[in-house]
Amino acid sequence: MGRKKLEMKKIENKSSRQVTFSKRRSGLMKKAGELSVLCDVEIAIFIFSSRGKLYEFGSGGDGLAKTLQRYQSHLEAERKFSTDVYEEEKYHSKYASFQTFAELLQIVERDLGEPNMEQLSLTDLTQLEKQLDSALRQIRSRKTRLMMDSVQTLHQKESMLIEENDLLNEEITAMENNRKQADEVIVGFNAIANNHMNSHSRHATLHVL
Amino acid sequence: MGRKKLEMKKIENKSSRQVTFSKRRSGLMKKAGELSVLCDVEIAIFIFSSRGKLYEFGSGGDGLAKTLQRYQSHLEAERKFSTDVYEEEKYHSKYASFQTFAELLQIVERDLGEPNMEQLSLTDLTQLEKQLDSALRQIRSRKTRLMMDSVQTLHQKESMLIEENDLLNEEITAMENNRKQADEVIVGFNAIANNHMNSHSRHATLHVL
DNA sequence: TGCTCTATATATAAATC
DNA sequence: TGATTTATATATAGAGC
Repeated sequence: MGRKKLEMKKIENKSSRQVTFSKRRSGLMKKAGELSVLCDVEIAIFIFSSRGKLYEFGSGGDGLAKTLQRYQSHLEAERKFSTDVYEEEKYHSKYASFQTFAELLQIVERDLGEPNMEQLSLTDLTQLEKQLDSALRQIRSRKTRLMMDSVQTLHQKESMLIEENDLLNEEITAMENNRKQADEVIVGFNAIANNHMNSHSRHATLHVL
Repeated sequence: MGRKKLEMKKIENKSSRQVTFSKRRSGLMKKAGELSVLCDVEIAIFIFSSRGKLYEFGSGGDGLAKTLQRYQSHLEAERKFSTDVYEEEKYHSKYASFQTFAELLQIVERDLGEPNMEQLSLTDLTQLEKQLDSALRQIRSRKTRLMMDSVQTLHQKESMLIEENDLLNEEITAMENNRKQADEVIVGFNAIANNHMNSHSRHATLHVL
């Protein structure tokens, strides 16, 4: 959908392939977001570029965000979580905001695209390295928390379902008991009735049982 | 894009939400397929419906397929205790290969604690860097896989519970219907019996109802 | 990359079967 | 659910900055 109809094969021109990747990737994410909102479903998307870079998308709505907060407050108390998660949490507060990270990605991608990294000084590179590391920590931390959160949400769902299930089972048991009592009453009733009815109505009784 | 512009919020009408889900889901998958072909990237999509059903999409080389296979065999082999992340973490630490990593951490911590890193040669440092990077990759990969496993397992559980729930509900409905029929029969029976019984047995009948 | 613009190609909402 | 149809809404290719 554009000026020209594209053949469904790898775009050879590196530049326009990159442009298309960028456009369509965001388009796909947008679509995913819409689908998750409109239909109330959870969606996860992982895109690995040929260079191995990972782009991901995750949804769950603000339900996840709220659960995330609850989870975070519990996190302190429940330190039984794996060490690396805990470690990542410590780093999380230390490092810069995501704006910095966005800028970093921009810079790095441009620099990696054109091999002019030689122009950077050792100090520049060290700085870049630190920033990248920080960015990675942030991403990992956020990803981990999102996934942990998803797990937590699912556990809660599970609990609720099991509870509901138990209630239903109890209800059934209760109904069965009632039914038994009713049946017994009917049997008893029938016995009494048999003693007092003529053959005509006994015929109806047999039909009932 | 359609006869009407949709508001970006959950579609309330269950039926049309389902239709939209179906259409947009396939649309999303198609887009993903196109993106993966045009730009030569690997894409994985997981969609969890509110009822817990999983729709997935995978593309690209056999990278994802392999990951999935690994996941499958992993599930088969370790179904026993792979119920959730926390328990799997225990298992996690049992892996012998991570001892290397533990040692590495120790070394690094010691070296970072006391700034005597100068004593290490550039070659040493490069080697150390490589090992750390490799260890990190292993951990991250395994962690991600474990969490994905956990999520998947939980979603499966959820599906099963919902199914069971539905069955129980049906059962209850059926029992209620039976009960109604039985009551009707009793009422009818009572009417008949009333016409043929003496006052003594009618007393018993009233007790029943 | 990131935007903008414009012409077109696609996706899809609603209705119907 | 799935297929079709039709009217519209969106996405995006290509070009330029």
